Amino acid sequence: MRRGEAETSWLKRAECRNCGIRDLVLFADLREPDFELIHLPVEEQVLAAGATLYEAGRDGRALFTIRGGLVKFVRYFPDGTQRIVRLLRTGAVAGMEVLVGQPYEHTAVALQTTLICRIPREVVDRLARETPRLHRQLMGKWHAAVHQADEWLTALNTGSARQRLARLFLHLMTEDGQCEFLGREDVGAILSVTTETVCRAVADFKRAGTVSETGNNLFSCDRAALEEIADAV
Amino acid sequence: MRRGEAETSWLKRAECRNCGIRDLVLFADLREPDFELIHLPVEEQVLAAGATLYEAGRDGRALFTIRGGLVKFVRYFPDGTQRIVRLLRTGAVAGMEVLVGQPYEHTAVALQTTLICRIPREVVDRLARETPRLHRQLMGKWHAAVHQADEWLTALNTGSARQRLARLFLHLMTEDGQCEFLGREDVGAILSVTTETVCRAVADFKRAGTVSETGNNLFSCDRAALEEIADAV
DNA sequence: CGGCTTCTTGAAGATATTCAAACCCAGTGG
DNA sequence: CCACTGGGTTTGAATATCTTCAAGAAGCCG
Repeated sequence: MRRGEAETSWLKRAECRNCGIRDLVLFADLREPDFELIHLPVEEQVLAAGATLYEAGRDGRALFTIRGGLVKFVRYFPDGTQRIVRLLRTGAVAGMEVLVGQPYEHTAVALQTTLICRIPREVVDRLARETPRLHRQLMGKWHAAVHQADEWLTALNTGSARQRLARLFLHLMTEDGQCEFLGREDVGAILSVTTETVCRAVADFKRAGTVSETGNNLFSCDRAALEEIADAV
Repeated sequence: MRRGEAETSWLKRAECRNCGIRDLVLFADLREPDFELIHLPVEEQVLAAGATLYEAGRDGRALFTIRGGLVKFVRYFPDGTQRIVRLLRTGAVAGMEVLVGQPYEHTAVALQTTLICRIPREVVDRLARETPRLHRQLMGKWHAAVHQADEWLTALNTGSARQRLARLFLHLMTEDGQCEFLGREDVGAILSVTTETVCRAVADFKRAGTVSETGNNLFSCDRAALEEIADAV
């Protein structure tokens, strides 16, 4: 089921200077001369839903900026079950551990069609060494990772299954209450409950009108009701 | 019960050059000229068990290196319950979020008598700007924080209460199987279970001989037995 | 249309929580 | 010196919650 990088399609050498989401990415603060230091190609890549970006344990030569879509960080246990440790969205960076010489610590899998930029480790190393402007950004990304890990623990792994599920809906929801939801097994691996429990809880929410399914695993959510559940004592 | 910094005693200006655990700390890679850049005092401080190092939300002007002892990062919920998000031991750094201009994100409380060094934010900022040698270390510390958060989630918040407790014992154990354990409420806040459940599980372990209490909350642990429990399917 | 996976629901059992009460121990003050 | 007190700990019994196992429904792909 899981596959390597074979299926990924390298699109083109990215034009970082003119990046559409530059204010979100690692290179946000770079100035014109800094770009001269990028001596290896940064490449754009499209991942289909289900495609594996990289696998845990592999020696990484690159990090990745998520330009769109959704990626999960997974840890597999000896018995085959999985635990999802984080979700990455637009602007997040995957594989930062390569900057400290570590192999990838998770398996990174796209949950939706996902667009990424592949940045060779040497490029970041060199920029970090030669321009202080990358630091701020690097620190910011590290901090974001730690912060998200803490949020993950307190929001999605605390309280009853209902509460956790409500918080996950709130987490995935857009401004207008739309939510492209995940497979039940993934949700279970996020909330640390069984898929059956997820099913039942989702069904409850649907019955209560807290969420309603408008399409294939597409939900329209009642934020107030979800917050009510999430914050219940 | 929780108190401010009043009870902390500032000992002396630290001599970073001759730090006894320099290979563990942020300044590990600094060379002689780098120390000239430290223009504000780095101070040593002793925290009594139960003392608060800083509180969540406060605007931080310093980060802290743990030189010995044990510190918890805790988040309090509106209803007064707490969740422990991380434990810091010798070599770890607390309060790194101040480097990205954020207020402290947790309340940091000493669980044992703890020795720390207080490093003003400006010192780290300046060193980071002017010497690349601090970078490696900073990145290393950030990485350690992310890594520990992931471990925390997968080891201490996955599986049954027995398994989590076994893993916590393994986590706190020294080489020779000794373990200075924590209050039941803290353990509950770490494992995300009630104090009663912790009590029962500890009592089980004692009855089974998996651990035995050799003093006031001091345990001697059977590593093999604990691993057995931790790894059970 | 099969054949597959994923989702859903049910019923029984295991596990953890809740509420309550007893216990232990260290520190206090008579 | 000892009774008293207050905090954390321990135990029990009833209940709520989640898991497990099993089977049926729904969706998707060749």
